[in-house]
Amino acid sequence: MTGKLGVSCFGCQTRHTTEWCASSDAELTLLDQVKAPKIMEAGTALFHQGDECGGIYCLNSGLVGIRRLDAAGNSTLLRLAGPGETIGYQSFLLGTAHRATAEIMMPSTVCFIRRQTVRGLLEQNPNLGLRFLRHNVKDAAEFEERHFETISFTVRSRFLNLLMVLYERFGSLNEDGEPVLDLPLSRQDIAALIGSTPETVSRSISKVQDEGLARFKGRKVLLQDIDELMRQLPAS
Amino acid sequence: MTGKLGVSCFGCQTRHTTEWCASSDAELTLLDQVKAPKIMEAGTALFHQGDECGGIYCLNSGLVGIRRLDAAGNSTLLRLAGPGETIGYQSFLLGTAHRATAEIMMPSTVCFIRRQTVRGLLEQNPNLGLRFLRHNVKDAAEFEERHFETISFTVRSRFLNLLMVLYERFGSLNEDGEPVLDLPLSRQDIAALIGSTPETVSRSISKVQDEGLARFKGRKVLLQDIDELMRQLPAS
DNA sequence: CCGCTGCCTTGATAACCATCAAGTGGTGCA
DNA sequence: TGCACCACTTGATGGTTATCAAGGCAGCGG
Repeated sequence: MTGKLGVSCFGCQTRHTTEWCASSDAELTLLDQVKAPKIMEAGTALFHQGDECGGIYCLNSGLVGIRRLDAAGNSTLLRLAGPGETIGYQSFLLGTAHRATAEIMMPSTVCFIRRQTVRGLLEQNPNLGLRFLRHNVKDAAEFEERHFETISFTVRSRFLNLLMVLYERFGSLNEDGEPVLDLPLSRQDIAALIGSTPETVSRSISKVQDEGLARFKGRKVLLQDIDELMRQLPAS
Repeated sequence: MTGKLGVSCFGCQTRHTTEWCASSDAELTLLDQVKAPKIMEAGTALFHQGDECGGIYCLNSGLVGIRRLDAAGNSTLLRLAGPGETIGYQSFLLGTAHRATAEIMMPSTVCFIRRQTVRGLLEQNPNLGLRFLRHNVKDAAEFEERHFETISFTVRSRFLNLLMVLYERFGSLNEDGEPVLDLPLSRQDIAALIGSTPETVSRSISKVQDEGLARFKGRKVLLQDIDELMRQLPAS
């Protein structure tokens, strides 16, 4: 039983890294039947801040940004979610409206699972809940980490850190074998992620460029001296 | 069946606000038998960063500080845990060593529950896991919030915010009916919590004092103009 | 009583960074 | 082609805050 887009839970590349890895075949079959896999374009949204939580989303491929509106109405990027991540389960579990907007940042394949279905699965399979729990504990630890980082390190360090994280996720080698990266984020969003402003990010970029560590052209990055970049990361 | 110190789960004031509120009488009886309630003095530790996780701790009364060592070996206060909070469950769930130190900040009554016992309870009662999950989702949301706060507000705002939070927890009225507060934290720890330095905290204190909003004498605080203090809090 | 130690305060300085403002460059559209 | 719009860059400035350094003030043991 395959989803409309040829996306079956059984063949899902990311399943084994997600909450669903402990699910039985019967449960996966059920999931396959009720889920709604969709290909979504960058710029669209899975849900908006304030929306009722109708279910959860499982990201098969692509990239999703979690945004929040501040008092002034500006939307601030809080974090990124990649393939294998389940999105929106917090609101589902708390039974509240979504506290953030989930925006597609790169063309993505997403599976939607309705609230009732998840509820049923959770009741049937206690392990599923535990897996969500572990996942969330990790998320929380990451936030703790980032909080710590923001306090203790300069914008430059945080920027380099993000750059290397993005390289690990989206980097590749060009035809000359040099490490390159296509940033999936605007300067504004980079700034939000590291707790800074677009101007300061831009200045950091110029500096890193002047030092010959990397070359930036729009969202294309050529990592000239990746060893030195790594070396300059804050001690993890 | 009462614990050695007269601390029974049945009579626990905080039980209804914790993970354990969904536990059956039988389970509570079991807990009462196996848990190890202890009164601990300020300055002692529940566990240290790097320790094997032997079980989880339930704080009945008092205050616990979660600390982490940075690269330089300084210990940084990350957050506070109050009555009703379960401590150390993250490492338990992830099966890792403790990533932080839990230090008693005020004389506290703490119940210890061994790993095996928790494991058994979790397997028996799926709801318990869900409750932990909800709790953790809230924790993560709080970190998200604080991260956001640290980025967007000045040290002064963050300090006032902490001051009012502490007042809600530990404040009282003196014989003249004035709101007073006994800070359970050193300047150093206050600084860490709001992502600043002792010096800057001290300056903030002086400023607030000059403005006639509050008077500080060591760790004793007299909140002279509590309304104005509230008014100056960042919009929640 | 003295000196010691740890915590807190105060002062001077400079770095870092946000903010405001103006300019650049690319892309789409008429 | 030219215009407009957008994201990005660069410049100038000032504010906030970290850092270094010195002094005050309690508690403690001798």
